[in-house]
Amino acid sequence: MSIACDTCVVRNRAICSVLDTDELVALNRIGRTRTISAGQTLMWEGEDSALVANVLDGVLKLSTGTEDGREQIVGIVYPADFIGRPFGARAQQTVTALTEARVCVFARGDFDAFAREHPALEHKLLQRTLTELDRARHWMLLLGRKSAMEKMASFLLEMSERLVQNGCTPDAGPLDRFTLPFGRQQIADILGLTIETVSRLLTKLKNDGVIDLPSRREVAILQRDILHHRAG
Amino acid sequence: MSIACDTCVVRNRAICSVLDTDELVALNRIGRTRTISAGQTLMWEGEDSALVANVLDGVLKLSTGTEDGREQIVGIVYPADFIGRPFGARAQQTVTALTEARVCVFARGDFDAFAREHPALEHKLLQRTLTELDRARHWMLLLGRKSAMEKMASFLLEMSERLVQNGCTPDAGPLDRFTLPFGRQQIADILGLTIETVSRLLTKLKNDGVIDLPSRREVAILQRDILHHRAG
DNA sequence: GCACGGCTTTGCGCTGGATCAAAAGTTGCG
DNA sequence: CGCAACTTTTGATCCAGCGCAAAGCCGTGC
Repeated sequence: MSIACDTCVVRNRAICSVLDTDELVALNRIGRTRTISAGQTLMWEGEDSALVANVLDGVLKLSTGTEDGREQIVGIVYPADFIGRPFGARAQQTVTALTEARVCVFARGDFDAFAREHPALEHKLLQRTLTELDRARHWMLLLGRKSAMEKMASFLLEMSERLVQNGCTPDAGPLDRFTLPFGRQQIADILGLTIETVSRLLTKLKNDGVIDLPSRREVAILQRDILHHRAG
Repeated sequence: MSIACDTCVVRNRAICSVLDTDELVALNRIGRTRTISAGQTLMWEGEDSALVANVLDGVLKLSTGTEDGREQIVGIVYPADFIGRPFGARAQQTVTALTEARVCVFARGDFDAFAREHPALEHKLLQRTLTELDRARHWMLLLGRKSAMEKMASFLLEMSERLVQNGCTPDAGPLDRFTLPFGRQQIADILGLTIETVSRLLTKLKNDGVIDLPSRREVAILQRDILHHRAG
């Protein structure tokens, strides 16, 4: 039998990797792929959580905000990552595509039921969630205790590690040159800074010869050791 | 058969609640209870994660820090909560008792093996972890985007909701008077502020008649609506 | 090519919270 | 009780990062 998952680019990295062919057929029956254009929102904070999804391609952000419009980005979602809140009625974050993205979506109820019958899937999801929790808590240190320059340096280093090609290049090290899927305002919303401060920090790093900025969204790390040092 | 769990105060709220008597007997065999005095550390950030535990009684903090000694508290752990990083080699946070505490500890390997054979337990753990992740991400908004006063007001409101009696009082509302398990420095480490700022904010709220401070660690909320308003 | 709209950078003054310093409470203990 | 150690409060000053405003840069469409 031939199903969409056979050719799925994240087949071996997404949570589906623990399922055998029969199970995959069953899961495939309740999901469908969907394309989201850059800037489009997949689910809203506070809305009831109707969907969960696997990311096939593209980058998305998870964000929360205050009444008066301040925003904080609380997570970045890459291919093979899982989106949404299974077993819970309410989405706690807004999910928005930063680039054009393809996702494999499921009605939450359907997914919940499927997961409960497949402990291996829940186990994989548990592992991922535990890792995400560690990552979120680590980011809290940055938000609460680091200076603006430390935040920026930490951010650039993290990006150079996480933007590595789709896992095709087998464990390639951190990139020395990459394209950010963010504008300046979004970097500010990740780091808890203002857009002006972000801009000033980047030009400072560039003037100091630590990085280069070939274009608006490209970054080249010239002196990784110094960047590391500035990350505190 | 009589086992320790029969009289466990968190029997119906901890992750163990999904286990039947036989399973509980088995789990009980691999765990033991341990008392931790206030200030003592149960596990260290970066150390390999040898233990996991359920909290029976007391309050503990999860924290991370920078090289140069700055600290950020990234989680507060109450009775019935789960501690530690199953299925992972490394503890990412330091766990320290804030009050005298009793925990039910397991060697991580033993617990991992037990959990893998009991999907219902993993399911419960998954639910808890998802909730903790939402909570952590919500806290990131506070750390990254709120002013000092908004942080303090949000903190007091959250405490009044989470310090409710051990679940014995059936869904009692938020408390209007409670004792914090923290000193001023710890409040600062939770909110990403300095101890001086924390002190000044509390005296301001007191002078404004929004709260009262009967003693060092006690807080009474006098005007919840105004406090809410100041939380932004 | 050039005009328009949306980002990004730069300059400048201001301020919220940090930092430094010292006084005032609290707690514990001989 | 009275002394020592610690925690909290208060005061005074400073500065990192914010907010506002203007100028510069790019991409896009005509």
